Amino acid sequence: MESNAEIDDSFLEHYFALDHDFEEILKSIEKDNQIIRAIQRFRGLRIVRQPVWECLISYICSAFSNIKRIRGMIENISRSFGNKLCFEDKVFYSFPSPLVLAEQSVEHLRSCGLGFRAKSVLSTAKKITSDELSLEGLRNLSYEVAVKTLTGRENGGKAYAGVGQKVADCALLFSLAMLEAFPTDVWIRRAVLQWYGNLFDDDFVSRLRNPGPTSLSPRDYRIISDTMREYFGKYAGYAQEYLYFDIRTAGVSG
DNA sequence: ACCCAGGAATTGT
DNA sequence: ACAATTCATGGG
Repeated sequence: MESNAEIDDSFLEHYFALDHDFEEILKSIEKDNQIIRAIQRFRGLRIVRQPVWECLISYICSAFSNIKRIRGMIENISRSFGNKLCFEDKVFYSFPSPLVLAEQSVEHLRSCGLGFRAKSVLSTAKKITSDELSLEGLRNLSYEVAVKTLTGRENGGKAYAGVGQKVADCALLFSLAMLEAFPTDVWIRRAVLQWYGNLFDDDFVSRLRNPGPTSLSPRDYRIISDTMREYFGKYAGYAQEYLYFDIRTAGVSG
């Protein structure tokens, strides 16, 4: 959103995905008492349509970090390289375009608190600058092909640095509304092992528990994500989001 | 000081 | 292919 942003009803309807049949989505994922409980706690929680470029960079920055710090990274990037916006006496900064980010040095990006992620962000920014339509083109692809496009290789190197299966799933779910995606981070992994272990082999569950590896191998990620996608169906992404908030606030009375 | 954080890339086997 | 290691940094 650049200066003089126009926020009208159609933008809001699209951003908050009001075109989705919310009741049908919730009904279709109510497969067990665990997810029903999560839905009751967080009823109204929606999956919005974030801008795909900003969403992709945000989740590249999420690697091996925490939400508070990730938010700080995005704010630092916006304040350093975005456009200044004023709204009701308050100041905001837009998220910079791919071209603006691509012109920066890794050191400048690193100074935003990105750490080792600065290199991936810069590389991806340059990639998108040279092929701006590649992200929008994902809309026309099936989920499976879109994942391979984001995570795969082309002429020797990775298509997008810092984009593995989890980052790809987040971008496809939160910006392109591919609602069958089931991003599996450390919290979702805990929730699945804790509440849905019966969907997996016993040795698989015990292997991924204490002391759990710092990150899932690509194969284990695929096993968990695909199993849960099959279990919850074409709106598995919504189930993921409810389970995520439920496990993150476990012990907190709803 | 120690541990974890909405993982991915690299290296070694 | 698979597993082990490394990658920066800030907050609890």
